[in-house]
Amino acid sequence: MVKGIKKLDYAFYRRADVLAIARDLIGKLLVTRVDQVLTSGRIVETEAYAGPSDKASHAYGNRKSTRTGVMYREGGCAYVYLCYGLHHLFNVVTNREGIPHAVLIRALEPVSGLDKMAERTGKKSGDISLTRGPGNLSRALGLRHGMSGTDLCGQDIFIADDGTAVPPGSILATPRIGVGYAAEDAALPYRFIWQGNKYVSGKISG
DNA sequence: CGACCGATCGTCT
DNA sequence: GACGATCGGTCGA
Repeated sequence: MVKGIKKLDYAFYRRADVLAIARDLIGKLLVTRVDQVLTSGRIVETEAYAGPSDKASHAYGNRKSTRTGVMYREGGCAYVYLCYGLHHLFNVVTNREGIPHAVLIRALEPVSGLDKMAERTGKKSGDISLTRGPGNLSRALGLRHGMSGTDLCGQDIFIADDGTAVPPGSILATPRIGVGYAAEDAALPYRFIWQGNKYVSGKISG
């Protein structure tokens, strides 16, 4: 591993405050090694899903199934699922066993393995949409829903701190995307973005 | 720029 | 049998 880069440990993921974890993930590096190739990107957008009481969460009301059961595991593994039949959305499972908290990674700024990302997506390595949006970044990094449950402290998928400091004032909390069905919970400020970063999904701003 | 729509299929009812 | 924690293209103002 590259000097000066620290892989996040289980203690990071097992904290009780999923909002703090979602915020803390901004600026970290998401790294995958799929097909023997390393690809990575800096996290610039996340969303917290706060368990049984959160109407936007797959685990709302403690719903549990083969797919969502991964969310109930001890924090520190991946929850990847297929959305709309074609997009693989990558989440980080947090908190302790039995508490289905998760953080959806929604956008990255590409850091390494750009050529491989381009190959996987059929785009050019400079394409802004390469890792912008949860479906796009999963394709670029080779994340598939079959990888759900993968240990985040292993070699295949992990998140690291390379010492990059994000000014607290540049992290903005907003409502989550695409969860209009969640009634009053749709308005909760559970989405965190690195304000002004061009890889943040949605409207261009900042 | 905003609104709309088709693609596509595993999962849950 | 219906429905998405999306994306990218198209169409109209």
